[in-house]
Amino acid sequence: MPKISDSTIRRLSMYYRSLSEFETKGYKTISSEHLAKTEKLTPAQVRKDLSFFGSFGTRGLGYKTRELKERIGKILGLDHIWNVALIGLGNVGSALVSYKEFQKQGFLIKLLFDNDQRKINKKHKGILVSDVKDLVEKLKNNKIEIVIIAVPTQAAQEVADLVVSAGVKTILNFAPTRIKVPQDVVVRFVNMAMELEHLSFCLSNQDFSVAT
Amino acid sequence: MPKISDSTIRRLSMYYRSLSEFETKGYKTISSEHLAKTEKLTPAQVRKDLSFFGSFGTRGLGYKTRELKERIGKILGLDHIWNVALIGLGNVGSALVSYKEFQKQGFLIKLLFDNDQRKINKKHKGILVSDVKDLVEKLKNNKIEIVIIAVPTQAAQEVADLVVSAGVKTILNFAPTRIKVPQDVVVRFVNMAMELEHLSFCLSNQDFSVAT
DNA sequence: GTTTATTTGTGAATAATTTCACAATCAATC
DNA sequence: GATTGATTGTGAAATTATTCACAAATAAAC
Repeated sequence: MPKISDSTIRRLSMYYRSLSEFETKGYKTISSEHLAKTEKLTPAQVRKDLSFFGSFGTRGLGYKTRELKERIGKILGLDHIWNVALIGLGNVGSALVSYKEFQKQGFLIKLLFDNDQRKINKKHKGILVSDVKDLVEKLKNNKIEIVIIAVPTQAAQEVADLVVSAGVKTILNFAPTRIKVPQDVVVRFVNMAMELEHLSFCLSNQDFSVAT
Repeated sequence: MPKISDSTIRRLSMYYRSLSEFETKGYKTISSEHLAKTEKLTPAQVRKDLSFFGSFGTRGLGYKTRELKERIGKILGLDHIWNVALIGLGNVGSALVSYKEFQKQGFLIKLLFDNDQRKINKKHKGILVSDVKDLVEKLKNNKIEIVIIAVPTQAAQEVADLVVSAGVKTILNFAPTRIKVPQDVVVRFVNMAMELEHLSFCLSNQDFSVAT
């Protein structure tokens, strides 16, 4: 059981996306070189990433597009539906509810939570909004596996504690602050300002050659 | 002129955020150890990251919170206003317009573009929406330095080409596809589905010990 | 002002990741 | 069915990133 790095997982997602494209374009097979080129990687990188999980290719031929896509899909857990809850219906939260890519990949937003009485008990894009007071109970009852936190900074830790106490093991955090969770809970942190800061760094430091 | 890695730039953003918090909490000075702990890093990592840009600390004491924050702010280019344009007023685009963190860090969204006649020439959160037909001209006239692309997949490359032709060197891409740009243009790619895929990978592969 | 406590800054050591290079294997051709 | 050409899978090598460890420097205590 080797350690799989974040970078490898990220690249698997990219391969999955590329393979979907190649599939719709009608490519029956694909080589590591071709796959690498579309993602600006080396063929060796592609093969090494895949090698952690098995050997899926045919020497002399490459990979069967459809098969590899499905294998990677399975590795990423995209072969079934995940029950997702979203907390916080501000700008970001609202956008995420209708984010097409989520549904497409099997992430089903089943529950919405907010603490604003004007939003509670009304439907938002077809989903009833619950009071964050009932969070723990409803997360448990609905067998929620992934929670998206999109609340303001000050509320983030409090909400995270509740989510953890409901037994949820994976959190996607959009609040611009680091949340503390037990060892066995995985948190992914998305901060869009950070991405802009990266760009402004590049604009401000063109004397440094930024590694890409 | 060393190469600064993506990870280092990302961590600088995190330090900046932590330092802002420490400043409001009234901490006058801060040690690399303290800073490291809040970000789950090692003190050596913090010091090494900073060392690429100079030596900002005082031995025996640590760093002056306010000063270090400002130094990192300067490194990240947060010491002045950046002119930003946003293309695509769908779910994601709309959310980004009102994303508080952007304004806070000095990213000023000056122009909005869409190709939907119902949105064009109307105001959206106080900003007039322009036709994407006038993109190149307006990007140039308004000295736009950073462009956020939040259009559907199919339109992304076309829009990116226009942005590049207007001389813009940095792009934040929310379209779930890789866009091709010349060597001297920096693109950051944000894909929220990818983050969920990371989580579903973790849920599906608990036998692999995922590196964190 | 001397001593003691800390904490930085950094070269060296270690660990992790990526790339290389090539034997092994298979498809396609003749 | 042998030969050729292509491409995988993978140890070894190279590169990159992180951590260690300690001298140098400073603040604080006495």
